[in-house]
Amino acid sequence: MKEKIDTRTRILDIAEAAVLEKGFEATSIEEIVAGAEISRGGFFYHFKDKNALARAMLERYIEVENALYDDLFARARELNDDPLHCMLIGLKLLAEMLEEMPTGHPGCVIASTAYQDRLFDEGVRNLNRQAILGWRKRFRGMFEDISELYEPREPVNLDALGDMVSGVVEGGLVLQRALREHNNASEQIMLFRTYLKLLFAPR
Amino acid sequence: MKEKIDTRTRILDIAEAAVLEKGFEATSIEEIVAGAEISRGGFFYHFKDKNALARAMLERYIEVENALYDDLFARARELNDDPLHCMLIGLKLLAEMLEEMPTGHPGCVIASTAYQDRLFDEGVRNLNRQAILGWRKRFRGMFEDISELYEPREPVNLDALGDMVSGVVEGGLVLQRALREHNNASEQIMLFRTYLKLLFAPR
DNA sequence: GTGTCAACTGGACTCGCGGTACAGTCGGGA
DNA sequence: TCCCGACTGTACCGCGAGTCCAGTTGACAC
Repeated sequence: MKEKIDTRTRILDIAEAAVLEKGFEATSIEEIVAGAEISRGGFFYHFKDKNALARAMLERYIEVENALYDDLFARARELNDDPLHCMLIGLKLLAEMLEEMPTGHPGCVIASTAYQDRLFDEGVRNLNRQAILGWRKRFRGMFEDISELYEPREPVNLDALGDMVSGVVEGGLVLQRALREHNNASEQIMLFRTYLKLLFAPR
Repeated sequence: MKEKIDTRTRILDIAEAAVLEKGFEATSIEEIVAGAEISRGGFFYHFKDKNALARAMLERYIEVENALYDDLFARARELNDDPLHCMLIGLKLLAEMLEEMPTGHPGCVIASTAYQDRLFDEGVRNLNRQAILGWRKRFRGMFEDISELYEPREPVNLDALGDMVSGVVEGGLVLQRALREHNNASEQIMLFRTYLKLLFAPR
């Protein structure tokens, strides 16, 4: 009946919510400790400084995001074995997921950290980099499978095409945040989906 | 022989360079006044606070960016009257321009401000929003002209397609920053270009 | 030549926040 | 019983934003 979540996780939960809402700099340690109902000393017991917090948050975020992609495309795979259709279904699911988020999606931490750069140390920046490279690899692999069966109508660099998935999502989230609209990201994904349909259309 | 640029402009120049390099928060007023060789008092004489600086920077940045697009597509227009080819040439020019920037492009202030949100007041956020809406309108107009001559192979929302130009650029710049690579943005634009070629291909 | 005004300089001060240091408390195993 | 990990609480430092304000300097006005 231990319903008390461990403190470190609680700090991360609260910090994540706050950071996604208003950015890392704008989130003070003061309000995190208030939310988590611990003392400032308690915070620094778990994280030596704000950078350590950022690193832990990013690690967790990337893990969740990857698990989410795993799950999404696994479900897509169950619905259709063909790699192209699997990709198309996966993107549709992703778009739907983004749309269903009532608050209009957390917004990707990657972009946020990328643009605050000097605030973070090498460790954080590297994590960020590795996450994107991981997605590149994942999507590149899927596009390789696809192009074995469907010859692309125009020559494309598969790494760049893999990056485009991340890029379209990131870009969509930026637009969404800046415009205060709520479905730009999912719209952009759907547009990217029609791109793939055209690119890999059977002759 | 007055080679001294007026102080306000000098502040903006220095602030812009610093902000693009390391982000808004990480840029202190101290270093701006040092760079501009004025006193702290002098800074606050021109800008009542950091938010006013942000607003002025955004205004100037958006103006420059718009002038750049005007020029780019005017040149494209000179090379080819057809709206589709004009668009394709313009995007090519844009990609080349991004590639030629030795430091790997300033990186768009829009994304940066979008993700730091609460740091800025309503004025700054609104400027940001208006800039993106302006680009939507500009590109939507171009796509309307195109689709009058070339029926799209798949149904697309032209507003969303207009947003995709901004989104692809923004997303590409995010990747570029995070990966520490230098040509992701231009690569993404070229990929988007092949999308348009496929989408508006004559039957 | 005097006045006025914009464009500053320079210094003193407040406040919030990140970060340090460290002494003390409290509950749960060995 | 003792130890240890997980804290609490407090005092303190430095930095950067922002305020206040008194004083200087140079240009132009009359």
